[in-house]
Amino acid sequence: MSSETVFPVRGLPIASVERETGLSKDTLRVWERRYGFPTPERDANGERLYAPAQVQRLLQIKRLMDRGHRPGKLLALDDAALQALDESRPEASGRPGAPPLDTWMQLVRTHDSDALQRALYREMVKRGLAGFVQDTVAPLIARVGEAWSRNELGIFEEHLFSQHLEKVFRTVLANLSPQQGSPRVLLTTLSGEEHTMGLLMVEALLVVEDVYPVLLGPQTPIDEIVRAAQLKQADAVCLSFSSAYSPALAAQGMRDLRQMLPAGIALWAGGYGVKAIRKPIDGVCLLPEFQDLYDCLARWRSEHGRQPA
Amino acid sequence: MSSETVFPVRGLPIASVERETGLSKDTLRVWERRYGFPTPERDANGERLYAPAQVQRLLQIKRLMDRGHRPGKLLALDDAALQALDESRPEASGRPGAPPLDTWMQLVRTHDSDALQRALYREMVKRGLAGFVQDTVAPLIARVGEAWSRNELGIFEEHLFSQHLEKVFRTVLANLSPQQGSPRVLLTTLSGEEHTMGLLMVEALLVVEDVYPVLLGPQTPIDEIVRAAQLKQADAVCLSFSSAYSPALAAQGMRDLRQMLPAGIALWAGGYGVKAIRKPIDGVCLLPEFQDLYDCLARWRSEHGRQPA
DNA sequence: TCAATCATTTGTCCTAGACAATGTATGGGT
DNA sequence: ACCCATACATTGTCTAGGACAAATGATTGA
Repeated sequence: MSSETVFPVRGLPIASVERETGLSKDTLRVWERRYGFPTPERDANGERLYAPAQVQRLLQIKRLMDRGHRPGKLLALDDAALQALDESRPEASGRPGAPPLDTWMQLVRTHDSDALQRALYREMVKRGLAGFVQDTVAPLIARVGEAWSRNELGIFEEHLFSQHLEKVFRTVLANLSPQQGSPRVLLTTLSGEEHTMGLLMVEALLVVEDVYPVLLGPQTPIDEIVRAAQLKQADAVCLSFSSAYSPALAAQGMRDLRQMLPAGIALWAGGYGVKAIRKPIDGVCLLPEFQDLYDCLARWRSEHGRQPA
Repeated sequence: MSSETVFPVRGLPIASVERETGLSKDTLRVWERRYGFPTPERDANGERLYAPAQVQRLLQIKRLMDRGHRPGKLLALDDAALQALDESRPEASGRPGAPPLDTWMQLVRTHDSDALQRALYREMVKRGLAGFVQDTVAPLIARVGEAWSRNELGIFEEHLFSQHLEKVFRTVLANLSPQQGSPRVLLTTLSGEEHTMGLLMVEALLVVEDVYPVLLGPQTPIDEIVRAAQLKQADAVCLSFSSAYSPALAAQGMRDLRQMLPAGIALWAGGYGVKAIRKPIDGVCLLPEFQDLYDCLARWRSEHGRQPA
């Protein structure tokens, strides 16, 4: 083995940047052409090599786009202006009675696994599952995501946090595991969406409402979703999209699925990713907020004449 | 919703085909150019529209490629030859004394969730965790993978199986959760490897050996693995590779990680993916079989003078 | 104030060429 | 018979700039 394996890469190739940022190769190239950013080096073969600092900045831009800013503006800004924008918090969405998020963030920051695990579990027991999901977990995930985009947290802390959260949900759900209930809802994500936390949160909310959930895990192709829904006699299919998923792809995927799914089976979609979808999709129920899930469920029940037990 | 669901799916756009098949847009275009397949229609705007039947065939080709066939051959074949190839079994690998795998496969095939869940849990209790992992779970995963590649099982059944397996492991591990133990082992995968089942199996094996595992979830960048190992004071980092991960990439990744990781922290690697790595890597302990994990652990303990409790 | 129209922004698709990485076959030496 | 190096074939990904439609913002009129 050659000992001169230099690790500090001069930059990441375009495919890695696509994977890291979620921005397509086409988008990266067209941004460079139109806005003059990013400005990757080239390797001996003329292929782009993105400096790590620029990848960080792309992540920051992506995050700000998710908050509603437009690419054209963001890409014209310099570092300082970008930083200023990033630090302007949208607003302290301190709902009254909400738990002190800063305390939680401190636990994440110090990666104190045991304390975090206990605290999460205690909070769930204290507030109840629904309140825990809406008032604690959802804001916390947002905060962790923001902190990560500001480089205040590393991937390590984010992963650790996710693992503990997942453990809490799995523990609770393992002891609830319903054998029946209605409607029967199939939970999954489309190919390319690998985040399962949204599915676990939705499963938790549904289980306490006496819904029978079928958790399929992430990344199911469309025709398999259709087959699964029929074989499991699902009344509805519920998809989850994270903010990383391209809204256009999500909309197209749901149109594809709606077309192949029997009309009797409802199609719901939740997660941060659907907030970016403005246009309603025919025959699809979009659930940008948790509350919408309850409304949607209630509507289904009234239409099908079934009441919760 | 209209009952006369017309099915004029003239075809899926290229982005949908990419999502469904996992073949990149570039690959789809270059196949069309080189091999004359697929042959998408064009919409009014000149954009490709793939017929559903061709998408199915692309999936079949993809499966055969995973079995080792080369695209150039497959794309030249007609439907019949492709089907014949698809149905040719590699061989039935039946170890004597193993549990009746066919019975298990039947449960997976019929997607009887409740029965499968109960059966898995019962088997774990009956055989013990280590025996369950080695003699039941590992062969079953292999069988399911094979069956999928022969198109006898769909993604749906595979996902459902994974979910139930994961549930069993999480349930068991939740009630074991150690607060101490030695060595301290960090469990994760490199970017691009998204399979977590291997990590859960290793965690299960380690926990009963009084090891303190830190589960980090999949896809951690190398510098974050290093940071995590230091902050969590890990004695070892254990990576998992599925067979889908390119052996060359895996080897390179481990060399990179070994270089950045303090010498005092061991590096282990398990999973089907390491079986394909022939050359030993300096300072890395390759564990192609489960037994190797025990050997490796015993060696670490003797070298560090610590015995299991 | 709201709705309709026009203008701009923005992501994705197109073509066709190039090349590196990987896999396979061939040759020569133990 | 085995192994290693070299030559050849295969295959995925990258490049370039042009084009266009869907989404968004601005402007006008009722």
